[in-house]
Amino acid sequence: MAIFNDFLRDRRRDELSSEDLQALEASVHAVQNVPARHSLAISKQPIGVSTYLIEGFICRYMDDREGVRQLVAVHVAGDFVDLHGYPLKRLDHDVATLGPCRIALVRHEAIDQLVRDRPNLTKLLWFSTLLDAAMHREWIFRLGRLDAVARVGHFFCEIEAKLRAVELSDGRQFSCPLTQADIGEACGMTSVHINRMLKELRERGLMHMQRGRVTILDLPALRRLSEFDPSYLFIGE
Amino acid sequence: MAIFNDFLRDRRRDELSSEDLQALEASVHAVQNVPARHSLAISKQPIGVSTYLIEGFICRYMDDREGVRQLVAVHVAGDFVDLHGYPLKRLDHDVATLGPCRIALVRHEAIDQLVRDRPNLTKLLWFSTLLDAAMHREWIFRLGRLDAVARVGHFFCEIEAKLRAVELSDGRQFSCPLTQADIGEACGMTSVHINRMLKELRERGLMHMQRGRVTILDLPALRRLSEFDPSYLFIGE
DNA sequence: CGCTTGGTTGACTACTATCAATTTGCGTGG
DNA sequence: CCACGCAAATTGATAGTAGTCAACCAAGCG
Repeated sequence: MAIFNDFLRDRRRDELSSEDLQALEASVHAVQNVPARHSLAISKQPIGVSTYLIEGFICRYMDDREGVRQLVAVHVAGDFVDLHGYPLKRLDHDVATLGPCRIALVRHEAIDQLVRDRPNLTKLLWFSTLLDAAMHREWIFRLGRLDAVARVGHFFCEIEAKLRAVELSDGRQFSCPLTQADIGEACGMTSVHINRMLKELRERGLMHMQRGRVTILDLPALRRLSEFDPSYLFIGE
Repeated sequence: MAIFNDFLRDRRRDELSSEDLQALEASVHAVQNVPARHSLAISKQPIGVSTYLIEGFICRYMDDREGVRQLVAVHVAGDFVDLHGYPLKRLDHDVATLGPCRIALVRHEAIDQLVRDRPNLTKLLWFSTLLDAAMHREWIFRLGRLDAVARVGHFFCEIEAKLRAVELSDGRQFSCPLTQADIGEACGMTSVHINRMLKELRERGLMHMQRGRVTILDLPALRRLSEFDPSYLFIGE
């Protein structure tokens, strides 16, 4: 099947035995395609399935009083998007696709069985939810300590590193269906200001973005500007 | 021993069997007192023990280039502060006490055994690390979408709710050793502006803070102002 | 080829940081 | 008990950054 081909790729994947992996594959109960801008889960509702992202981009977000979104995570291929919903039993945020996606659904009863029978796989599933937590922390840092240019730069450094781990970026180019409004929702800024910061990054020769395609011109400089250190992603360990 | 008396209190604690709890207690290898402003763990270093907070306040934080802190979490009694270090094997942030603390240390080999033998306890330990992730998300929301007054208010709403779950707040008063500089490091603001926002909250009759003691004057109004909804803390479920 | 969505720019406003000076509270030692 | 010293809190003046509002442009689609 190879649905989980990208799961934890470059992150402790070797700790997964082939039996563990097979058991994981066997626990999938459906694979489906979902169009862009489509809601996958609503906050506070009890859930009984978790979503693994095979291909595409998914975001998790919360709305403020006026309905303005704050993204709390952006997921790419290989991410177990809402596995945390398994121990939590309900979500504290909404989930939606950004671009068109291909997803696999896993029922929580199936995970129960994995937890009962496979301590090693369990620990890795746990690990993967904690990777998300580590990214959350980095987002807190980004919002709390970086100025506007660095925030945008940092955001793209993260996306780039995540995509590279699953070979969807070569360190120079990758596709990314986010609009400037989406980026604003991720970075706690208005789309107008995102536009200006992208202009600045372009003029500084660091990166540019057009029609869903991001080009990184100077990754080391971009990372320096953004105080980005990828170690929190646990890639290559 | 009753070290874990406050662990997950009011949060699925009932799902813990007494044998599970005993096994957890038995896994503690030391209990110690730590003074205020004391470092407990350094970012990136491999760790083999996790810290459970019996009493006091602990923070987790990251430094920016200039060494300015950004807090990513504040922990109170009953929190398993860095249990996520067990699956991760190293931390992506520093840990330090805020006030004087009493902590219990648990070796990761001991947790290995729990994971092997006790799927139900494992799931609850996993759950507790995901509570932290849910709080991280709320911090992202706070930093990304709230203005200065609401950020401070939201911060105290969270602390109050967490303390109440372990009966350290009665909904009106609690002690809290954070300085205005600490609060600034949590809310992504300067201590000067924190001072002004506290003044505003005081003048609006919502809350005030002096000498490590917080008084909430109008919790519903404070929560409204701060767009605070405690459901992400999973208290009383 | 007009419509709609997303991107771009300018002018102006509002919020928060910065810098600097005081004040307050409290522990220490005379 | 009081004087000193330090850390934390408070306040004012000013600067800088990001938001708001509004208009316009560009690209993709039916």
